[in-house]
Amino acid sequence: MKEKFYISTAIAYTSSKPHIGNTYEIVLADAIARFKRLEGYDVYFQTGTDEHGQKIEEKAKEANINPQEYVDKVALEVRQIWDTMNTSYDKFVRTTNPNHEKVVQKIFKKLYDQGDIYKGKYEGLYCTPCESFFTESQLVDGKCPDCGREVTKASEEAYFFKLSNYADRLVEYIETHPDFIQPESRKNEMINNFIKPGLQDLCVSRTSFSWGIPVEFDSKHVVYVWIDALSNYITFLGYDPDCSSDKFNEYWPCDIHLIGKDILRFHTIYWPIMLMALDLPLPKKIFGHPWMLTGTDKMSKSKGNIVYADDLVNTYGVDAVRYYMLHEMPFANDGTYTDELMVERYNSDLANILGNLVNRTISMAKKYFDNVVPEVDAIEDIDNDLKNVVLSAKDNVKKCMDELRVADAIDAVFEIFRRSNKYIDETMPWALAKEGNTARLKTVIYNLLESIRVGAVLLSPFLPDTSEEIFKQLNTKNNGYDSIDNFDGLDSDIKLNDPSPLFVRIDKSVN
RNA sequence: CGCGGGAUGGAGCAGCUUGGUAGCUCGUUGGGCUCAUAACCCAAAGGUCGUUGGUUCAAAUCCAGCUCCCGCAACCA
Repeated sequence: MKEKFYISTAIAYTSSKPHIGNTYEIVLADAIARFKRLEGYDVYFQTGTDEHGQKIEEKAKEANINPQEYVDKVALEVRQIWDTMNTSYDKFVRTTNPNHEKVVQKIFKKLYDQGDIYKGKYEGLYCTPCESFFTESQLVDGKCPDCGREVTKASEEAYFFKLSNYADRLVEYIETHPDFIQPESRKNEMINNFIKPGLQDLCVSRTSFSWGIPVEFDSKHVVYVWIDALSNYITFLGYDPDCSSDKFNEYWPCDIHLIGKDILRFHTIYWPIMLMALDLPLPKKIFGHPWMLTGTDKMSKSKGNIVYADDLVNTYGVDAVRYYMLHEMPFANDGTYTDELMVERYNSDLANILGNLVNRTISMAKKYFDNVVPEVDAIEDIDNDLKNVVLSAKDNVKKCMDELRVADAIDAVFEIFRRSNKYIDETMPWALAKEGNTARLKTVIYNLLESIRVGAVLLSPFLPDTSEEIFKQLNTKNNGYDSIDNFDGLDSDIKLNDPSPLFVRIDKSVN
C-alpha cells in the first residue's frame, strides 16, 4: 500500500489573469508533487480558483457580463496557464461548484449551531462611492485607498467567528509542531503579531455584495471569503459535516499547503481554528513561499511591469521557464525575474552544461559506436569519482526536497552534469579513439550515457519534457527511482536515437 | 520603544543554530582541449563578511548600540 501525500496550492483569485508570481506557486507545487510520485507516494495534488467576492462582482459589471460568465472565462485562463506550465495537478477546483457551495453552507450552519459563529455588527470606515469597508491601516492619508475620497464610520450586520475560543489550542499546536509553519521565521511573526495580542473575532459574512454563497438561514448574508475559500481543501475531497467520503478520510490531513507568504495568516490561524471547530485534524505543513518580483518591484498593473508565464514560455520554452522559477527563487527571500538573467540561466545551465553534454556524448556514441550503447570493458580508478558523484545525487536531491529547498535540489542534479563534462576532459575519448583503445573508449562512453540517464531520472520532477526527451534520445524506458541505485541501468546494445540539441543557445544580442 | 527578516569579492546567493584557513553560480583574465550548441576543462585576480564597541586565545558566526533596505501590523484573495 502506497503512502499518501496530499499537496495543495492556494486557489487563484479570478479577478484577472495570473502573472508569473502567481504561476510560480503552481510550478513549485508541481515539482514537489512530481518528486513525491517519483519516490513512490500516492500523490493527490489539488489546485483551482477562488471565484466569489465583491471584486469579481465589480469586474463582471464593468465587462457587462454576469459574474458566472466572468469567472468561467478567467478560470479557463488560469487553467490554460497551469497546463502550459505542464503542471500535473490531479484536481482543478472552482468555488462556484454546486457541491462546494452546499458543503460550505453546511459548515457555516454547523459552526453557528455549535456557537462558534454569532451574529454581530461589523464596524469600519466606509467609502460610500466604492461601497467598501477599510481598516485604519489600509487608508491612504486617511482617505479611501481606491478613490481618495473621505471615508465615514459605518457598521453593518455580520456574522463573526469566535477565534479566541481556540487561541490556546492553536498556540500549543504551533509550539509542539515545529515544522507546521515554514519558513520558521514566519512562525514568530504570526504568534507575536496576531495570536499573542489576542485574536479578534473574524467577520465571516457580508451583506454589501451578493456574489457569494448565501448563508442558508439568513439570506441577506453571503459567506465571506475565509470559510468559502479555505474550505476548498476539504470540500473537494468529499468532506461533509454529516458524512465524509472515503477519499476524504484517506487523504486528509493535507501534507503541505503551499501558499504565498501574503496569506500565511489565513492559513496558519483562521484555517487551523476552523478545522479545530470542525473537529478535524490539522494540516501537517504550511509553507509560505516568497514572491517573484520583476526587477526590484512587486508586480502591479499600475507599474506596468507585469510579466505573464505564457509569454515567457512562447519565447523560451516551458522547461526553461520552469527552470528559472524553481532554480532562481531563494528559499525564504523574494526572488526576481529579469530577461537578462533568464537568458543567462538558459545559456549557461540548460544549453551549455546540460544540453551540450547530452549532445556531445550521444554524438560520440554515434561516431565511435554507430549509435549503439557499448559494453563496459576497461574500468579505471578515475571512473569511481564520477560514479560516486552520480550515485550520491539521489540522496542529495531527496534531502533538499524533504526540506522543500527546490533550488538546492536542482543544483544537486546538475552536479551530475558538471561532473560528467569534467569526466570527458579527464578521459579524452577522442584520444582513446585515435590510439585505438576501444575497450577503454567503450567504458567511458557507457559511463557518460549512464550518468546522463541517472541525471534525467532526477531531473524529471523539475523539467519533465526535457527529461523525457533525454530518455527518447537514449532510447530507454528505464526511468524509475529504483533504477538509479546502481550504475548499470542502461542496457548495452541499445540503439540510440540521433542527437538533437535540447536547448538551442539564445543569442544575447537578441535581448 | 509594535513584530520580524536582511546587509558577505562586479552580480546573485550559501555559511551564522554547534565560534577556529570565507564557499557556490555567473562575470572578468590567462591557459588547455577539439567529441560537442564559439560549448567543455584547468588556473588566477577580486571580499578589513553594513558600521561601532564588547566577550574570547580566536567572530561573518555570540552580545550591545547605530545606519540603510524589506515584509507584516488583523479582515486586503
